[in-house]
Amino acid sequence: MEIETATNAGSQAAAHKGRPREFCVDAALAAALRVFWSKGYEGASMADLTEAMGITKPSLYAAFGNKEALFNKALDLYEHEKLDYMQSALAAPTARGVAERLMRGALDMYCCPENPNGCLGVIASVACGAEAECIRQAVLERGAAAKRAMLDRLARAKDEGDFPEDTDPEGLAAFLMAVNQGMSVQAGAGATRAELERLVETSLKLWPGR
Amino acid sequence: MEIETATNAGSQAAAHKGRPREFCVDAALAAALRVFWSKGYEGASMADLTEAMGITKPSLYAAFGNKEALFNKALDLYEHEKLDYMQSALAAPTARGVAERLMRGALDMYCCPENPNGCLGVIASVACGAEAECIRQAVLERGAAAKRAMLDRLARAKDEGDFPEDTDPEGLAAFLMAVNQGMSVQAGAGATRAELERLVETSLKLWPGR
DNA sequence: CAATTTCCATAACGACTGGTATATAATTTA
DNA sequence: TAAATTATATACCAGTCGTTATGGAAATTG
Repeated sequence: MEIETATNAGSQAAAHKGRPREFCVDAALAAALRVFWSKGYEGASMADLTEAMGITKPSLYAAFGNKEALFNKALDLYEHEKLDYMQSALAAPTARGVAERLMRGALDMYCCPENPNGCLGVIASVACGAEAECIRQAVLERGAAAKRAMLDRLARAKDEGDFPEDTDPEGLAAFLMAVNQGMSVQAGAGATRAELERLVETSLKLWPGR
Repeated sequence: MEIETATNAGSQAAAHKGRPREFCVDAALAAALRVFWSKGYEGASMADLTEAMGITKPSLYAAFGNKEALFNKALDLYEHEKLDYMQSALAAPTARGVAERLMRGALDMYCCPENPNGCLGVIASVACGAEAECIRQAVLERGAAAKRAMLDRLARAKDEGDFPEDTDPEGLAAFLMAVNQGMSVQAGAGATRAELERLVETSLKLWPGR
């Protein structure tokens, strides 16, 4: 069931045997990501996907396996391409810098007019029926990993004296996640960039320590 | 298309003409609410609903109209029965009291083992495809009304000196909404009550003024 | 060239979707 | 009791869901 993804439609490396693929796998995957991002996993039908990707269903199945495998590959793309700001955010010198970069990074992504509104992780985890439980688990696992990374960074920040004594790093990590999730929900509900900026400014003003 | 709902299965008031209904409308509606609350609007199939309600499809259509009308009635029930803590929260004497009661009220509701996990408004607005746009609009309108009520209350609180001078009531209202939405998402993701309590405690510690 | 391999397009699969037509059962009114 | 009215149960509707079988077209390999 393994599909080789090395067919970059641009650089035809080693001449394959049979008839060559007529579409670009990467571009099709990017299109699929946009659909999942807009409609969630179950809300995205194969008809939606094939239309956006510009290919037929058999081509999709041949190139990506099935809907679930396609989603997981789109999720990888999302994480690598849209969530890269998180790594640099966690590298900020102080906890306040981390919080600021995380919130502003999310703000920029949620408000970018080229992107669907909101966070794919929130959309896919909330809008997921019981029949796609493994999809939900995969998404939740990535969210949990992100929270763990935040918590580790905030715990270090506490050791470095970034916080008052009575500060709870776990609570703050949950708080960062909540503001992010709230921004995602509000962006999906149609909030303007100005409104979300106000939320970020307020949250940063409340943020404790340096 | 109007359905009279005065058939309290207990107190048979005015004897109706034909064959009497064999199920309790209120109990069936409560069961429907649980299904929508668990699965969202589109995720809840008519088969799910009829099974949970203990009635057949024709009975459902005769009593409630159609799926959309059933959802709107369930939404009314949700608001009256599960969101009543909001009114008393807004009546707290200080802004801090308002925030505390709102967060703790949401916490209790999201963690009550009898309830599905999370907020119906968040679930239904996030997990809503284009074909059910009017459902999404109805849910978003109620959320917007709730935010407006919070904002009015916080603006009054500022006039009454509950906040430092440079506090932005609109930002704080968005902040309250975000923490609430974040709690809902995290509850849906499987967070424990202890984790959500930590989020609430942290958020309250950050809350400005009295 | 022929043989092979792989892709694309059409069409279909069974299962499920929200919504109903029909027929029968149960009750009230006259 | 007879007529009228309403609820229930079964079965069905057209449409969509994710998925796949089939048949022909296009490329590489010998």
